This record gives sequence, C-alpha cells and structure tokens, in this order.
Amino acid sequence: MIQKIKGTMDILPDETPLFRYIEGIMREEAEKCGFGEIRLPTFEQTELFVRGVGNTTDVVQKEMYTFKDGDGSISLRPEGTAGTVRALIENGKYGDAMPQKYYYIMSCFRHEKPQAGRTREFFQFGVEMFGAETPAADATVISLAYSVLKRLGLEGHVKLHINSIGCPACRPSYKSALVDYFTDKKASLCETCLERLQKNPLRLLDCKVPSCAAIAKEAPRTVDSLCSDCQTHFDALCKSLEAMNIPYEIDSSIVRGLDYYTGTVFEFVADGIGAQSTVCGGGRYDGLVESLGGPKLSGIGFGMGLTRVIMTMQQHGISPVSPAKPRLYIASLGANAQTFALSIVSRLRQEGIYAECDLVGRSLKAQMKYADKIGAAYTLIIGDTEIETGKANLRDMASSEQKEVLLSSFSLS
RNA sequence: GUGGACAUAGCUCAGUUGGUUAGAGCGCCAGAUUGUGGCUCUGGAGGUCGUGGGUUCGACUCCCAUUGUCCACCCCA
Repeated sequence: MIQKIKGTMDILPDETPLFRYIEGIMREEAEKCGFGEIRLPTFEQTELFVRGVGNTTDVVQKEMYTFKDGDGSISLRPEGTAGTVRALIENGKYGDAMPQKYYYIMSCFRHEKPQAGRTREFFQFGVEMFGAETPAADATVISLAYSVLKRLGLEGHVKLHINSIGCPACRPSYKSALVDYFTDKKASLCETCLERLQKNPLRLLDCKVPSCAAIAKEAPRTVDSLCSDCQTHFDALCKSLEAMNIPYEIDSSIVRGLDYYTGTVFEFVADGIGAQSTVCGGGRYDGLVESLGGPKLSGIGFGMGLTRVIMTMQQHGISPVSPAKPRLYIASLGANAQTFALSIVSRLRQEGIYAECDLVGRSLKAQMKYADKIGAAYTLIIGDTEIETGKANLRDMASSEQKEVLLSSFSLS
C-alpha cells in the first residue's frame, strides 16, 4: 500500500475541531491587535530564503525542499517571515501607514529527521510587524503570543524566555568576546561545540552536554555587552512586560537559529512535550527588509507551532472542544419512510440544524445504536404507520422519554 | 546527517527454551420472539506475524538486509 511521506501527518475528523478552535483563537487575538491575515505562496524562489533566512543556517543549507523549475530554482517555504517581507516589498506596502501588521496560519516544510514535535510539514501561526522600532512594539507582539497561549489554558505550562542578541553595532564585539572565551576552553568542549565555534558561536550557549553547559554558564552574557541603545531598548521591554503582568525570565542562552534576528529574541517553552519544547519563538529582524531589497524598515515577529501547542494542551489534559453532535437522528423503517426521513432532515438542515437519518438500511435496533454512538440528542422514529397517521415518537436520548409529535409541521423548537 | 528502541487483527497488546489450524481486550457487524440506544450474553467478519533473504526437519520466535515508526543528538515552530 502507498504510505504517506515521512514526516507528514493526517489530521482526522476527531482532531480537526481542536485545530479549528485553536486557529480561531489565534485569528481573534491577532485581529484584536490589528494584524491582518496574509496568504502566501507555498513555494518561492530559492534565492529568497537563501538571502532572507541566511545561507549559513541549517534550515537553508540542508533542510529545504528545493526543485529545479525551468532555469531557476524554487523551494517550499521553510518559514513565513521571508515570504511576508517579499510580499510587503513587492506590493509596495512600505508606502502605507506604519506599522504594517500581518499574520498567517500555514504549513511550512523542512527536511529534518522527524521526532516528537517535529515533522517535515508543520503548521505555524506567525505574525510580523513592520516599521515599529519601539520596545512597545516588541511587547505587543510578545503579549499577543501570550494571550493566545493563555486563552488556550497554557498559562503556567509555558515559560517566556527573553534575551537581546544585540544590533549590528554591538553584536560583533560580543561575538568575538564569546569566541575568545570559548577558544580558551577549547580543550574541554564537545565535538559539536567545536563546530559551533566555527560556524555558529551563539549556539555554544545552549549546549546540553553538562561540561559544556558549565562553561557556557560562565561565558560573557549578551545582556552585559549591549550598546546603550540596545540596553535601553531591552530594559524598556522588560518594564513593559512587567506593566502587562507577563512573567518572563532573562535567558542568555536564547539564540535564534535564523540569521535575520537582531536585538530582542524570545521563546515560549513548554514542559513535558519532549526535546522540541519551543512552542513559540521569535524576535526582531531590523535589517531584513532592507537586505531583501526594500527600504530600511524594522520588523519583529514570531512563529508558533500548532502541533506543539496541541501537544502541550494534551500533556495537561486540556481539551476544550469535542466534535459536533446531531440534534436529531431519524430512524426509518422501509423505503418510503427513508425517503420521508430524508425530506425532513433536508428541511431541518436548511433551518441550520444538524440532523441525520439512516443511509444504510439497518434494523431499528441498529439505528438506535448508531444514533447513540454519534451522540444524537433526539431520535425520531418513522415507519409506514407514522406516515399514514402523521404522528411519530420523538425520543430524548438522554432521558429515554418519548412523546408523540405531529409530522406535518415538525420542527425541533 | 548521527545514535538507540520498536514493527503480530481497525486500535492497544499477549505469544512461553524455535514445534500442528497465531490469541486477548476494545472496536466493527449480526442476533438474544415479531418496530426502540446505553448494561449483559451469544455468534461473526478481520492477520501471507512490515518486506526480502538466510539458518533449520520446522521460524511470529534466531541471523542479515531493507523499509517504516518512535525517541534522542543536531536544529528549530
């Protein structure tokens, strides 16, 4: 038999209501903050991601689904920010009133080895805000993520970690201080850390090997080496979060893996869902619009993984929705009654009522069982006698009480 | 890309030191006096034991390969 592609998933009808519920909350919260939905192409020119996400990142170097397309090269989007920035520039939205605020809920694709909380196609809720450089903008974006998680019942199950990785003015000096520090301790670093020292020094800070972690703990911290602009920005952000009653902790090991991040970075981390525990991650990317050919325009945003959110909810037994159940099931006996049932059900549906009837030709007993199984609130029983007399029994499935109703003007009110 | 674990019915799993027709629970379908669900009882359908090799008189069981799943590293949402 033909199986699904590795790292993809089927979401069946018993799970889709939960997805829709969560998506609904994300939309509401984003729109309350003035973010408008943007829908982007599933694939873009490979070059967009190479320049946008960064050609030194793992995402671009080894995780993109890239195809030849005529003379060019296209890739399935591995994230949403680059495409949003491209659309902003291409549609001239940088000429409109600032800030520009966009959100999306869409699938992204990365060719990684699947594990808990990591699939090759994954669903992401993302928001991007352009043209607002104040700490208040950062706070707004973080608070939006927070209110989504809060409404989903995850307050207390996720922790907000924030950090500042500095701007082009102060990051280079920090980076070299970091490299110097770790170069001194080269002898006691693990193999992957030696690699990180070469290509991604900031990652040295969150190695999980105990000996490395101990060294990293004493390493120079970004928050101690920020330029005065970055420092005041970061301090103001902390104050704003406090003013909004959003608990956070400063975590100098928070480093984002995408090249475009500058200044503020943050993560919401869940407990108990395995190693891939970042439910939401984001930060500021003030140089990105310009580097993709647009005007100098600041940006900040985040991505939130839908399945990781769901895993966290399940971990804590939070299940706010259940599938829809019919108000009425009509059990019918014989072909005439089945046709009659069909007509009533059809009329009820036009009135907006969820109603079902027998489509299999089962015995009455089997139909009753089925009605119970699908959770019908009421069952109406119709045979030839009922059609003749115009009266039928309506059974309340919860109490088993039955009453006779007139079929001529049957309604559920 | 690296490492580890696992793969038996629709689902969750048993299967004894290799030994006849591979089991259970749940689910599904059908019955338990003629047209009434939930509880109980009875019966039924459903598996070439992931796939391909090998060892053996004989393999679900042992060996090799392969594919897939899960978990971790890496990386990230």
